Formats: sequence, C-alpha cells, structure tokens
Amino acid sequence: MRLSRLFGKTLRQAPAEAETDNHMLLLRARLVEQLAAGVYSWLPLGWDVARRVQEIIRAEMNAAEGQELHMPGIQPRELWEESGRFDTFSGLYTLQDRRERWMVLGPTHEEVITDLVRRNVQSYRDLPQRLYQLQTKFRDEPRPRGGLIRVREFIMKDLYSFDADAGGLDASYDAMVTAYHNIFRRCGVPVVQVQADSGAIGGKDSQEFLFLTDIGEDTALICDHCGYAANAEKAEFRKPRAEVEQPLPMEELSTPGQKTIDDLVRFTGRSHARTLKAVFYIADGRPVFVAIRGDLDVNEIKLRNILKAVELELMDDAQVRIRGLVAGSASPVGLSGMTVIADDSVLESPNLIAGANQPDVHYVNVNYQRDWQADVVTDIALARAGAACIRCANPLRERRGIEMGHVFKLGTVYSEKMGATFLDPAGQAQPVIMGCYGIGVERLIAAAIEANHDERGIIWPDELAPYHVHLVGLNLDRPEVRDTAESLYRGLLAAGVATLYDDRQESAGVKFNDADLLGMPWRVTVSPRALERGGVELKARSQKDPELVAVSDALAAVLARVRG
RNA sequence: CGGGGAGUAGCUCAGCCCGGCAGAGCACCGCGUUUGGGACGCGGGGGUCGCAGGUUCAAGUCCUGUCUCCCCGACCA
Repeated sequence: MRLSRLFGKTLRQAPAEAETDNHMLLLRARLVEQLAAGVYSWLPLGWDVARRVQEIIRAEMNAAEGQELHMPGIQPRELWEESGRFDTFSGLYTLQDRRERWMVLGPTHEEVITDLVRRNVQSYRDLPQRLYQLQTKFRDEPRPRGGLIRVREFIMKDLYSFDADAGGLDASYDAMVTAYHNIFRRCGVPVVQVQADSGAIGGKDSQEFLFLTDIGEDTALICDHCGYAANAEKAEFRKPRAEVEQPLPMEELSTPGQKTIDDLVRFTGRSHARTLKAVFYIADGRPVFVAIRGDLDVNEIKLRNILKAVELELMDDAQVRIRGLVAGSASPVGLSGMTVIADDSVLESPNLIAGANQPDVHYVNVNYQRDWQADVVTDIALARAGAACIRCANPLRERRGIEMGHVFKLGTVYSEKMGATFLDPAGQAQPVIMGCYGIGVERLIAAAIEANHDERGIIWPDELAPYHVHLVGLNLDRPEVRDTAESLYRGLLAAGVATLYDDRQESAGVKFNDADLLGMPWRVTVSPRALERGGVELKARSQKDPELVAVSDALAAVLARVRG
C-alpha cells in the first residue's frame, strides 16, 4: 500500500475525548473513528488489524475442535422470554418490525444457539459439539467508555460447547482455556486467569482473563504465594478472627451524635471488628436489611446473587424512614418486616456494638442467635488489598484489569429452560450440558495497543501488524532514491510481504514520526545519505538504531528479518 | 440514573464574564524554496458558532428549553 493513497491521515494531536494511551493512538493512527457514544467505524488500517485478530481466534478455535457458524443479530423476543432473560438482561436493544412484532438485537447468543442445538441434536452420539461465531453484538451500555474498552456495538467471538456429561464439559472448558491463553499470547496481551462472577449469563463456574493495567475497570485480587486470583466481585478471603469471649449481657449505651462505624470506634475505643454495620437495600422492590461486621464492606454482587435480584439499590432516606429504620443507629435486634441477610463474620464475633434503632443509642454486647437472627447467613463481604488469601492466608494484592475474555460453565440452565435434550445410551432424555466462552475483538485490540506502545506510538506484535514493512523514501525527487525504493517495494510485494510504502512528498521528520506512530515491525529507509554509504537502512520498531544493508542485498536482508 | 465538564473550520483551541466585521495553530489547495526526527515564504479555500425559542437596533456572547459528547459514580460482560 502506498501511504499517499491510504484513507485517513494521521493526527498530530489526538481528539480531546481520548484519555488513555491506547485510545489516543487508535485515533491518531486513524485505526478507528467514533460515530456515537460507544459506536465506532473501523478505518482500513484498523480493520486490517481486526481481521488479523479474528484469524488468530479462528485458528485457535478450529484447533480446539470448534466449528464456525454465523447466527443472526436480529432475534425474536419469544426466544428471550423462553430463557427468562427478556426482562432481566439489562441493556437489551429492542425494536419492532413492520408487523409490530418485538425483536431483540442480540447482545449474546445463548438463546439462538440453544434453539439450533435442540433442533439438531437428538442423541448422545451427536455430542460433543463446539460451535462458534465471530459476530456483531449490541449492548445498550449505561456508560460506554475508554474508546474501544466498553462499546455498544462490537465483534465478539462466542463459542458454545454442548456435552453429554460433566466430564465432557470439563474437557471443552479446558480446551477453551488453553486456546484463550494461545490467543492472548499471540496478540501480545499478558493475562491472568481469575475466578469470576457469572453475572447475566448465568451458570456456576466462570473465569475471566484479565489484562492487568491501571486503566482497567475490573479489580482483581491476587495471591502471589499460592496463585489464587479472583475478580473482586467473586473473591473470597479469610476474615480476621474475632476475640474469643463469653457472651456478656446486652446493654444500652448512650451515644449522642455517633452515627457511623468510625464514630463508634472513636467513641468507644473498640476496634472496627467489634462493631456491627447495617446497610439497607431495595432488591426488586423488596426491602432487605444487611448486617456485616464493621471492619468489612458489603460485596453487592454477592448480595445480589444471594437474593437472586435483578435490581439492587441502596434505600434512600425516605424509604429508610418509612421502614422505621433509624439511619446511624439501625439495628437487627428486634427487627421485623424485612429480609435480613448477614455476613458469616457475625457468627463467631461475640459482644458487638450495634444500633438500637433509636437516635443516639446503641447496644453493646450484641450476640448473633441470642439477640437477633438473619434469614440467610453467608459470605457477602468484599475482598480488599491485604485480605488473607482463602487458600493460604497470605495477603492478597489488588490490581485493576480489563476483562479480555470470559469462560462459563453454564451447565443446564439454558437447556432445561429451552428443552434442549438428547437421549443417553439408556434411552433417557437428558438436558445438554453447556459452556460458553467469549472474547471481545475491539477490547482485545485496545489492550494489545495498551500493552505494546511507547511514547512515540504503537509497536505492533508481528501477528497483528497490518503491514510488516514500513518502507520510507526520503528525497523521492532524486531518481536514484525513487528507483531504489520503487524496486524494493515491488520486490517485497512480489515476495508476499505486506508493505506500507511512504511515497509522500513529506519531510523526513514527518515520515519517521508517522512510521513510529503506525508501529509496523520493520522500517526500511531509502535516502540519499544511506545510498552514499552504499545501502539502505533497516530497523525494527523496537530497536533504537538502524543497520545499513547493501542495496544489492537489501531485499534478501529484509525478507530474512521479516520471516525470521 | 446521580455528580462534574464540554459543544465555535477536518483536529487542538481562543473569543463568551463586559452583546457591535467569526479568529489562531495544525491539516487542506496553488506556486516557489526545502528534505535524516512533525521546514519556510507568498497566495487561497473552508463556519447555519450543537439545535429550538426568547430578550435586544444588534446574540458565538445574555435568558429558557433541548440534544449530543467526555469524565467520576451507580449499573453492566
């Protein structure tokens, strides 16, 4: 490709909306252009990268016995009602056709693939199946952000596995995990595999592949000692033990003006772990009282899962008053009329300080079971940096990360609801056991740039580079330069090397800066200065200084490096 | 949805407080001189100042409404 003909000129200044390095580089190099919030066009150079990423994904999916197919973006609402997700999947794009029939723009394809499988799989002999596609997804995100990091329309690789038994699912899942590591390695993006919450997709086990970076919107907790790693949404940890004491009689304590846990700690001189924190939520319209030890915070994802709630929000002041709760001194003691969820930290923590549900009064020596009970006692605590690893008790490290891929063991949640069954060897109908596995292409490319750039521009990993050689001609008005450059260009093309030839009438500075910005792995410079020294210059994007190769050997030398 | 910020040329922004000829740099076009890390001279093209309404002799500037975009949070894969 001649750079003079390439659609889209590089930008010296990034548009104001870009804040992260990858976003600025995507825009400056003209890989993408924004059309609306979270909606982007791929320009030719960017689309070339996107195609290469998709080819890597295809190769790895095929190697893992995946079969590619392609499903519709427009899906009938009824399918989503069958799975129960029409009302629960937030951000679903819906539309009506001319006969006023409701349709959904697919944000994911569990429903459609399960429908396909129930029509086409009858016997255990038809299993396993691993079916995937590279397809455009639509999600009406509450807040698109970070350039390509969170968008409303994007290409996703989604593979769905169908197995006859749990062992089959494990094999499919493991094959995908291996393939994912291969994909991210080939794209130059380091990842850590973490335990994850399965969210709106459903199912039991799920893991995410996080690219650790300060610009990430997820939080990972990592144990460097034993290797435990989990998304903060899911992370478990060993809670600090309470002091062992005999339960003492519960008493009132006058606490004028003391409202927060911190107030109580200062006022009483007791530690945070000796207090009981109360938080109130509305879960799908129902009031919920949550109690947790004062040194811990509520993990709202865990809480939502316990409640099986779609919407979970903190009560506002008016609702708190209506329910008869006293903010700042709310108490589970004597509480009735709402669901009470307690973190298991309260079980073996005797003699806590809790609210008394009257202003300026707290109770001391509150003990679970004797003084109050919850409807559910379980782990609903949020893990933080320094918390003790659930496996080995060493302190966890907290890092931000971007979710590059997510794998789920769905089990039979969809196959049971949608009647996707097969006959086992005994002739019994069984629900198909499913898994699903997703990678976002846009996000992967953004991460690849974030992980592979310097202050001058992108440094493409070999497999993603839209061109492998960036051929720079300086002073192309001189015949010996032009002839050498043109001849090299033709030679590279004939040898099948993807080459971007900067044939513009621009100064050396402009051309070198664009070469660094665009980030092709190899730069070949043809100039009067180099020719006088008997050759052309060859430099890797990652190297500082070029080497000189003889004109007669130039083509062979470049080919050796590029293919090396 | 809550909080904050911004919409003026393709990009970055000034002008708005204090109403009075729409500007700069980069980019673009022409001519010439240049060419090893974002050259220079001369000449030129490009704007319903997000949109609607209002106030005024006069609105980019003041008022009201509205839309869009960005950031933080909520939420979400």
